[in-house]
Amino acid sequence: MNERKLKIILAAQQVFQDKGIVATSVQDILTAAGISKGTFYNYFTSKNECLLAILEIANEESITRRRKLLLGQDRSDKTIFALQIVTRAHVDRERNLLPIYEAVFFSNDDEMRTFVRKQYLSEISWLSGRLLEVYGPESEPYNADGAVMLVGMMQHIHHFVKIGGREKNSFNYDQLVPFAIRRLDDIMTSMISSEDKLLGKALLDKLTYDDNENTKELLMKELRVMLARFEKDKEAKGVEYATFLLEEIVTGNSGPTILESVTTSFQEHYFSTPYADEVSKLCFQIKTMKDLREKGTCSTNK
Amino acid sequence: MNERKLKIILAAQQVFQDKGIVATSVQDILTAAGISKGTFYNYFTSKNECLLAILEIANEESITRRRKLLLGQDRSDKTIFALQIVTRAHVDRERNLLPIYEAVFFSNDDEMRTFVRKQYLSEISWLSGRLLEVYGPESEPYNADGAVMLVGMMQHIHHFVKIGGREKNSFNYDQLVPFAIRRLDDIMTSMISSEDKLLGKALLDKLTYDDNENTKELLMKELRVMLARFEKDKEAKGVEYATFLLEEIVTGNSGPTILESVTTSFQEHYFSTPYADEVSKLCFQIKTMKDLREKGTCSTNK
DNA sequence: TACATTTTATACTCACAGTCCAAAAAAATC
DNA sequence: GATTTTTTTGGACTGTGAGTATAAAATGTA
Repeated sequence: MNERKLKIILAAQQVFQDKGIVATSVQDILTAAGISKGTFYNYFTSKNECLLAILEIANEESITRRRKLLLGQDRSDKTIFALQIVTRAHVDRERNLLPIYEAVFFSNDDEMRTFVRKQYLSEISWLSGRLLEVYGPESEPYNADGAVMLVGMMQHIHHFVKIGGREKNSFNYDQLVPFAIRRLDDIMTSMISSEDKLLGKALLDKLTYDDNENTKELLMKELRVMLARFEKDKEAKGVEYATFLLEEIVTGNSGPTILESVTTSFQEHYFSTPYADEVSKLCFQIKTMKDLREKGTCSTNK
Repeated sequence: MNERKLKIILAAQQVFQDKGIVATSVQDILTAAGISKGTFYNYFTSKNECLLAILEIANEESITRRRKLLLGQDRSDKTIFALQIVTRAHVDRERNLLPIYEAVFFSNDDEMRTFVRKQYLSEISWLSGRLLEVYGPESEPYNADGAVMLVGMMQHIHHFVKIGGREKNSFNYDQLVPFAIRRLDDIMTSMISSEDKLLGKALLDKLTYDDNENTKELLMKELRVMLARFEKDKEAKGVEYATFLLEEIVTGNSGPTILESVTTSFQEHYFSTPYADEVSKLCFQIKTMKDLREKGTCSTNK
């Protein structure tokens, strides 16, 4: 990430936190970051895009943290599941993301709304996949319902407490999340035993499938652009990495371990070069996609 | 309600539905309503106030419908409870209120946010009171949790389906609500039997108490103003009604049946007079407050 | 040093909320 | 039906903030 861009983002984050999203004008950001208007519009095409950048960074952060939590652990362990959820909550809290999500969601800009919609979907999709691992295969038809309701319960408890407005900054996710998961437990067992579902599996599957195909295409396009650039710049290693990953996306041959190691060294090799930004973004996307595919295999294996 | 004002509100509602809240300029409303800027700002001090008016009307509507559903019925009947919830959903749907709530909630205006906050609170409070009636006294410590989670589950299922975006207008609350209530069942029984609560009773009680005291004061102030006006205009009946109601609010002597009958005939007597608007608004507020007090007595009786 | 890129500062356009006001229209009053 | 009062009209005007345009200055690069 470009140093200056990061500086702007950080400053913006701060001002948003202090003044609220809507009340913050671009001018405020400029002043806070100590830059001029021209520079700002050099990096972002609009105020909204700046918001988006904040969300994107944070999203990568929490997904990465979550992934790490699971490395080498029992995937059906409920404690870890809880931890993973708390993780996102913590990132959101640290960076005060909720208002930003809201602002973006209710902005009138299509691109922005699509972005949030996508993130929501991928969150539900991820949760649903994890529920399958935690509650086992017989939970499959009820996972979408469970995931959506879990998010709903947590969000509204949070909202209610926020409205109540005591202890401004000290609300405790470490209590909220386990409580919500115990409620999820109640719900899941009941749904499974009474075979009572509302959303079922179909809608979520369709949505994630569509979304996945979509991002896959985009990703391949970006990879090819990157590859061309490496070739032009005579970056032999870069060419090698990019070709391998491109191939890998199409065929899906190698396992997650290989992919993990390749992407990691790819990122390391280009760390703090002009390529670093794009490389790490690409690697992140590839890993995320892989996560989803893993979930896919898991669900069809059983 | 003033005819012209109503015309504006209706037109605004239509335009908001067509273009979205944020994208709608005051000019659009003017054009749609066929009025001039001056007139608009004669009735509303801002665009937001116009939004507020829409919400207020709809809120009265759904609360009134709900109240009617319960008249002479068994208050512990879950089917009626479900119907009451569906009712609000239907009103929201008919008038496309969700985006309006959102817009108001995320507007940067304090008055607006307070309004939505109040409505949210009163919804939770009402739900919580009803849960007490439906699940009996031993559910009391868990009702706030239950109410909040119920709203959360419903809202997010709805949101998810909307995002999925199939069958644009035909999503079925008559299925969603019972499903959510069955989940609530799972949660409530589990919380009660394992004595597992998060929010407990205290926070909600405090909030509603504060809110109630607040509205009570306001209400009495308004009633006194009304009384003065009746006296000035030599409206003997009006004076009588207002005095009685004022007295009633302070002492709380008479039961709900008396109050119901008095308010009803008060409203009827002043129907389609210049007083109609204010009278019906006052009566509505009094009834709503009474509802809450009923809940209070019920909970302390046991 | 010479050239390219980035940054700055400032002025400008545009859209929209909200104000103001004098003239016209409508309603109420006598 | 004439007069007064209230409401409505329409347009001009203010203010704010997003985003554009650009020439000059700063910074980097070879």
